[in-house]
Amino acid sequence: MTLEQKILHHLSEAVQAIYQTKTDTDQFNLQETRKEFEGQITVVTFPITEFSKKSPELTGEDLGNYLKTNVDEIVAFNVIKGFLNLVISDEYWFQQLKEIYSAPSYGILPKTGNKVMVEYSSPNTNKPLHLGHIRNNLLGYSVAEILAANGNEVIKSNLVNDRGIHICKSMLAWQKYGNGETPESSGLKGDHLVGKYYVIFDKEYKKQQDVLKAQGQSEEEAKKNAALIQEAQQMLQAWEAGDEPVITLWKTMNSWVYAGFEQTYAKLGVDFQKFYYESDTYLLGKDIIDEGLAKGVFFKKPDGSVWIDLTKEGLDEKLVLRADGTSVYITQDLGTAQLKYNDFGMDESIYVVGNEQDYHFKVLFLILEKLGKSWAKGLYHLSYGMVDLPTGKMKSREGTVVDADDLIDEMVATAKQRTEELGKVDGFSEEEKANLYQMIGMGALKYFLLKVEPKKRLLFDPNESIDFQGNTGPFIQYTHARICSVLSKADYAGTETFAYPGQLAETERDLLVNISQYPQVLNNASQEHSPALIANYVYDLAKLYNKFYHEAPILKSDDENLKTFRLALSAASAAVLKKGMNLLGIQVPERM
RNA sequence: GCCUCCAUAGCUCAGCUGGAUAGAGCAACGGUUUUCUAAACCGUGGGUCACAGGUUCGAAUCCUGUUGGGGGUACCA
Repeated sequence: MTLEQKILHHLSEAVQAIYQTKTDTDQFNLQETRKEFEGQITVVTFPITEFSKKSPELTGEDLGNYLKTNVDEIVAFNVIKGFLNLVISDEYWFQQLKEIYSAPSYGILPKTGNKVMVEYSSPNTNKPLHLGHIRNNLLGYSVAEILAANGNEVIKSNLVNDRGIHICKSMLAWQKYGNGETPESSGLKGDHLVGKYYVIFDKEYKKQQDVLKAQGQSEEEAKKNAALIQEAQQMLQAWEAGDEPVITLWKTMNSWVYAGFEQTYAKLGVDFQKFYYESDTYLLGKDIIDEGLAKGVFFKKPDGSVWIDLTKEGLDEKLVLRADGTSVYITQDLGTAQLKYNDFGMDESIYVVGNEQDYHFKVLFLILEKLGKSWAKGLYHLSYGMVDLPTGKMKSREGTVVDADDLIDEMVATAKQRTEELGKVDGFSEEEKANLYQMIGMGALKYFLLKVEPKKRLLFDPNESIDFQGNTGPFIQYTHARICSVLSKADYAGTETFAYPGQLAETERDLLVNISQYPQVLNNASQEHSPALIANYVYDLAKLYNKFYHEAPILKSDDENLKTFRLALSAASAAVLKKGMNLLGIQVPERM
C-alpha cells in the first residue's frame, strides 16, 4: 500500500469517526503540496465540508488531528484556507531511498501477462523518411518501451506500404529518366534515390497536365489523361498480374529503399519484431466483407459496391469494397487487423498513425466491433499531430520536407561543435567521441520531439536550431554525466550502505519525493500513451538534482554519514534519470 | 455545410480525474566558478489562459456559443 492509499484510507476512517458518515476513498482529493507551504501531501477539504458541516478550516483541523495520531508517517500538519497540508516525516522519505536503492528493477513492473502490439513507422517505399516519420518512430518506440516497463509483453510491428500507384510512379520515372542509376553508381542512399524519381515523376506529370490544359482540357481531365499517370496505372495492373519485369524492377527498387531505411532506423535506434508488407496483405479483408454481409453489418448497393451505414453512430456511409470487387484502404486494414490477431492473439493493439487518419480508425474499430470481434475493444489509435514548418505542411512531392537523415546528421554535427567548444572531450578516443556526439545529437532531437504531448501539432523551424540548454535532452544527459563524475571520484560501486543523516535538507527531501513518484508517472505515461509525461518528469528530476548539487556538498561533506547518504541519493537519481531517458529511446553518457 | 482536434508569456511548451498567488525553457537584463563538470545555479522583467455566457464554495481545466487555425468528410493510402 502506498502512503497515498494509506492516507486516503485513514481519511475515510476519520470522516466515519468524526462525522459519522460513510465515504469512499475516491471522494477525497490528494495533491502535491505547493512548495511555498510546509508539507508534501495536501488534502483539499472543501468537498469534505459536505459531511462535516463545518468550515473548510475547521474540517482541516479535525482531519489533521486524526491523521496525525493515526498515521505514523505524518508528523505535523497545517491548515491554510481549505487546504490541509501534511508533513511527512523525513525518515519516511529516507526509507523510500533505501527501497529504491536496493531495487535494481525500480520502476519496472512485474509481468502482467498482458500482450500488446505497437504498430508504428509504417513507411512508404517510394521516398525517404522525413521529420514527420521521425516523430512517428520515436513515439512508437517510446510507447512500446513504456508499456514493456509496465509489465506488458510488447510486440513492435511495422506495416510497410510497399505497393500501390505511388510506388509505380517512382518506378516509372526511374525507368524513363534514370539511365540505369543505382545507389552504387551514384553514391546516393537507396531511399533517397527512389525518392528522387518520385519527385521527378511529379514534375513531369505536372508538365503533361499543363500541356493538356493548354489544349483546353479541364484540370480533372488533364489529371486523368496525362500519359504518365496512365502508364503508371498500367504498371500497377501489370504488377498485380504478376508481370515478371515489373516485379523484378519493384523488388530491385524496394531493396534499395530497405537498405536506406535500415540505416535510418539504426540511427534512430528503433526496432521491430514483426514486419507486415502491404504487397502481402492487400488482398486480405475480402472474407471479412463476406462475413459482414452475412451478418447484415454491411449492405450491397445495386452497382455491387459494399457499404456500411454508420449514420446512427453520427458518421457517414462508408465504402468497404469497390463495385469491381477490389479492395480499398479499409478493406485491407480489416484483413490486416484479423491477421495480426491470428498471429499474436494480443490483448491490445496500438496503431501509431497521424491524426489525419482519426476518422479512418474510428470507422475501422467500429466496424470490427459491429462484426463482433472480441478483440476489437483492445484496439487503440495513438493519434499524433503533424510536424509543421513555418511555411506550412511538409510535402514530399514538392520537396518541402525536412529529411530525416539530413536532420540527424545536422544534429550530430551540432553536438560535436558544441562539445568541442566546451572542451569536454579531453582523453576521449575517436570512437568515444563519435559515440558521444551521436548520443547528444540524437538526445536533443528525440527529447525535442517527445516532450510535446503527442496529439499536439509540432512546429519545427529549420532556421532555429534545436536547443542544447534548458529543457532539453542534453541538459538531462549532462546531469547524468555530472552525477557519474561525482560517483566515479568517490569510487562508488553502488552497493555501499548508508544511514539516515538525522535530518533532510529541503533539496534532499524534494529529490526524494520526486524520485519516489517515478512509478506513478510511469503508470500514467502508459495509461495515457504519452512519452511526454516521462520527458517532463525526467526534466524536473534533473532540475532538482542540479539544485541539490549546487547547495549540498557531496564529496566535500565533512560528515561521513552525510556523504554516504548523498552519494546514495545521487546514485538513485542517476539511475532514475537513465531509466526515464531510456524509455524515450535516449542514451545517457557517463561523461560529457 | 457537417465531423473532429487545437488556442496558455515575444517564441517553444507544462499545468494529473475542477482546487491555493497559472509554471518551465528559450530570448532580454543582472549575478554566481582558487571548492564534487558553468550543457549548471540564483535573480529581474514579461499573462485579459482566444472571446462571451453558464455550472460550481472554487474554472486555464467541465458545458454552450462565437472567432481563428489544423485535419477529415474520395470507388487515394
